[in-house]
Amino acid sequence: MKRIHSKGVMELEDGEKCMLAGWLQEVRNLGGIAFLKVRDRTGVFQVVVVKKEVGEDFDHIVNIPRESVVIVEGKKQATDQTDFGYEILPTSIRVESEAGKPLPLGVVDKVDAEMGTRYDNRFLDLRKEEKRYIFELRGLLLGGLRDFFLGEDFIEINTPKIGASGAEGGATLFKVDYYGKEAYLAQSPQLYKQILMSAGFERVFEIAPAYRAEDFDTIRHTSEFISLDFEMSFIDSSDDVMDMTSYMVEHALNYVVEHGAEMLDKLDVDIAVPTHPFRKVPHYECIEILEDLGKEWEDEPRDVDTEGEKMLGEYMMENYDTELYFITEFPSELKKNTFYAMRKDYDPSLTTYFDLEYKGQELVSGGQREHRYDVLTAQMKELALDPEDFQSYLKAFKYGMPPHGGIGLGLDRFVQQMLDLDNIREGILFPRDTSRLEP
RNA sequence: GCCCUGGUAGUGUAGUGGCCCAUCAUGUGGCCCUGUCGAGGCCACGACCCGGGUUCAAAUCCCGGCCGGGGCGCCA
Repeated sequence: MKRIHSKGVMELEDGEKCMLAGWLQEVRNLGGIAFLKVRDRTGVFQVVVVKKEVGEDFDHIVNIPRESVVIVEGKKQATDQTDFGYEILPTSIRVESEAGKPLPLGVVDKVDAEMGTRYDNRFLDLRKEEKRYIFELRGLLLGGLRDFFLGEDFIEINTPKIGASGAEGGATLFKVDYYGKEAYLAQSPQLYKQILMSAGFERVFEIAPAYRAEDFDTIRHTSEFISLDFEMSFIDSSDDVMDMTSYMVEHALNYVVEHGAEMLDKLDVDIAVPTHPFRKVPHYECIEILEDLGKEWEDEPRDVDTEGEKMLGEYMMENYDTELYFITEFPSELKKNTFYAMRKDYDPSLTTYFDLEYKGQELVSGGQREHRYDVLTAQMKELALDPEDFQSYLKAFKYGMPPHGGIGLGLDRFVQQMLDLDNIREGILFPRDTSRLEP
């Protein structure tokens, strides 16, 4: 007999034979009758075991440990005595894999577990329906993003994650031993995306891990994260990049709402899908807003720090009812490490760079890149970087490089903000941070 | 890197010097119960992160270590 899911039982006739399988969530033994709750990917079904009918097997059945994998054959019985509308009268219950006792983490216990316990036993943690929904929705978000890029004629690319040097300075790179040579894990596909602009690909995107060896310990950073990057050629200005970004976010969120409504409902998440164009607020104006709100700075130049981001997020919500907005025209002084950022012609103290903020948190960073070889190398020297060290990158600028720009988006942050998760790790199956390296 | 905070049964907690051979819940084991839906009732089991120190007395105070959680810097 072919196995069906709990959801599929609805379609069976009353009394029809079927086979189901899953994890034994709990046993309610009432003495003469017992109810087994078995969970599969689509939900939970109930198996009724009557002592008078199964005889001495009864004791064996009600003693199967919770979370064991069981295979149940039987027939559907319609009933109005359960929320499911049916239950299974079994002809056989086979324990395919018995769970040990006690569980290191209860899947349906009434007590919560701490994060450390949960992540040490992530396979059990993920058996909880609401945890799986997070990843189903994350998958939909990825689907929506890919759907958008295909529609916009982007090429999906894969660039190396091991290389000889990093995109921007060396302080935050993980060093690896590469056949005896010193190598680093990629912190960004930035330089490769740009090289592909020179190659004439015109529009590329990549969804891949990026690594930052920073010593951060926050609810919005991990050492390994999924970076969504796109790059496009022949733009007039960073406005083209912002337009593409806001259409992308709008499309992806729509996609999630369209395909994941039921799960969003169960997670009690209401996604407010924004519409293009998103509001653009120049950096200096953000500072003014924060000054008006009474923020004080200890250091100069004044920047939108974490506290400022949160204040700004609330301000934008209250005044413009928007969760997504760009902070534009970042001062060159604040983008010092970003040597490839194009500056404004009319005012080199400003860059064409922007951030996209989502509910008071940075989600995207991007802008127009400097494609003029001379200007680019001059900006490198300003930073005391030696162009000689970047020859394989710079070469691409010497033989025909179109004007271009793009962004990097933190996918895990997107998931976090979209679903209002307390911690970025909640949206990552097996997060890597300063202390966690397994599972 | 700086700052704050925590580590008590499998899980989550109470306990801030003697009232603690440690509270409660959940779990696990046993018994009762033929319609459970966080089932219920009765009984039992199970723990003070590690190492020093202070004290008549330490889960509790001090020092060091190890391991978490959070904030900031920074960033996606």
